[in-house]
Amino acid sequence: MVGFLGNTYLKHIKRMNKYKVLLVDDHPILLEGSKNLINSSELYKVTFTATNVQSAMELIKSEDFDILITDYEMGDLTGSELIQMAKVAQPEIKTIILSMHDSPAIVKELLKLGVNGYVLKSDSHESMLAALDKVTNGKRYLSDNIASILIEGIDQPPSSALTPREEEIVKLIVKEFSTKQIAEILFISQRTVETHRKNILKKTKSSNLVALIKYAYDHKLV
Amino acid sequence: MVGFLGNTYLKHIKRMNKYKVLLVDDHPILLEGSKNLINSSELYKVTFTATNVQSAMELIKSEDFDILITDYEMGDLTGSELIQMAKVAQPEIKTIILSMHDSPAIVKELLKLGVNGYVLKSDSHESMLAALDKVTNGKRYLSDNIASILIEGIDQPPSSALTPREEEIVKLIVKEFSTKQIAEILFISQRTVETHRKNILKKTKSSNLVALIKYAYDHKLV
DNA sequence: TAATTAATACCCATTATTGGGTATTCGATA
DNA sequence: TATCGAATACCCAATAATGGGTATTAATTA
Repeated sequence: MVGFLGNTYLKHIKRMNKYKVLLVDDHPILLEGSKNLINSSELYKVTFTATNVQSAMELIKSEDFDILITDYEMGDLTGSELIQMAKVAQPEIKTIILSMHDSPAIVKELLKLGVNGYVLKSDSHESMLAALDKVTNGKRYLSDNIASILIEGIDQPPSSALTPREEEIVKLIVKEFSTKQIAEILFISQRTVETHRKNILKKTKSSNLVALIKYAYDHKLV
Repeated sequence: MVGFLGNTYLKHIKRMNKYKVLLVDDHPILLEGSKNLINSSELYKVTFTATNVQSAMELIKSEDFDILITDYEMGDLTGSELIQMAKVAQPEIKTIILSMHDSPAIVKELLKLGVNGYVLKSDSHESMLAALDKVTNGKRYLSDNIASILIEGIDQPPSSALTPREEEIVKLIVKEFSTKQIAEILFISQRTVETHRKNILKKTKSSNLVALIKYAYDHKLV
């Protein structure tokens, strides 16, 4: 075992021989399953779990972790917010996204944020363990599937991303609010909302509302 | 231990003390996790797993199982097809759906099909074990969340189903065709399409296009 | 500091959607 | 045969959405 994982061995002993993992997923059954999976390894131990972002944040404030593994889609708050918060609270923490089926946009967002590993739930469980080994070793891990998602995304012009305000409006559209209602909700003029809609349709290459809704579904803005 | 699970004890011994479970999910990581979860119980053992419907069907043809646990959404074929096939090949098999977030329509479809248990991935893992105990005991198990999904579905009058023509039009709407285009495609007047749209909105209780698209997604008309 | 971007708001006009009706024809069912 | 559901088609009118612009302000970035 001498020298495994490079220079992390000594650190390891100090940490009672197991890296402490915080596991976050809003599906308890899956959470329990992944926990067993990780705990059956030699090097990693899930010391805490959470089924929502809020309680995960509480844990990060009060407990020490080496690794944070989190789902992306979790109700109001996403894994994105959680990771940002975690990096502030514990700068040394390594982060791994364990997600379902993500769009190029989301993958890019998270990589830009500096996640250390990215694994899909449709990957093999060896991927998960490989990711853990890589990130504790200071490297980055992307599963093959994620790599291909990124390749998918390169052909589209970079200017296709919606601004925060535009995303906000898309979300309200999907919630079945009309232009007039959205204007009231956001305390802005109806004309402004119309302008936003026009820009959104152009950016997302949608020819009408229906196409936009489908875009929203595909890009997890629902 | 005498008499546990009613009269299934003797049967149990014959089966080498563990119920044989086939576990099907197209997400390997989740599959591995659930497998560990079930195998850590006293009574159940996952003897085979599959990550797609086709190979699950192969297994059902060649191996004996007491229980089939399957996801619903799995690429081309759904858990629905798998369950129908399993009931034919092994009439005594008990079936449990382990699914993500299902609409009343899907839940109803599966219950009509005669699934023995229904658990959501967002349920606790105790739900899964409770479901296993119930179904091996000849009873039916629905998690609380499923029960409430069903209750959601009952308030709508039974006459809410769309006619074939209406469904056809919904599908064209979702394909981003306008009223005018739909009229051309179906060789009918634009007024007729408008009438259909009105009736569709009324029947589906949709206040606008967006709501209708969401209805279509939920009811698999996409 | 200059240039760019995001958010705001308006002008023009056209097309699409929605909501309230009524009515006819055809085929199936009671 | 009488009734009903489904598909067809129209009336009228109001509201919503789309497509083409331009423009101002604040903030950020080069």
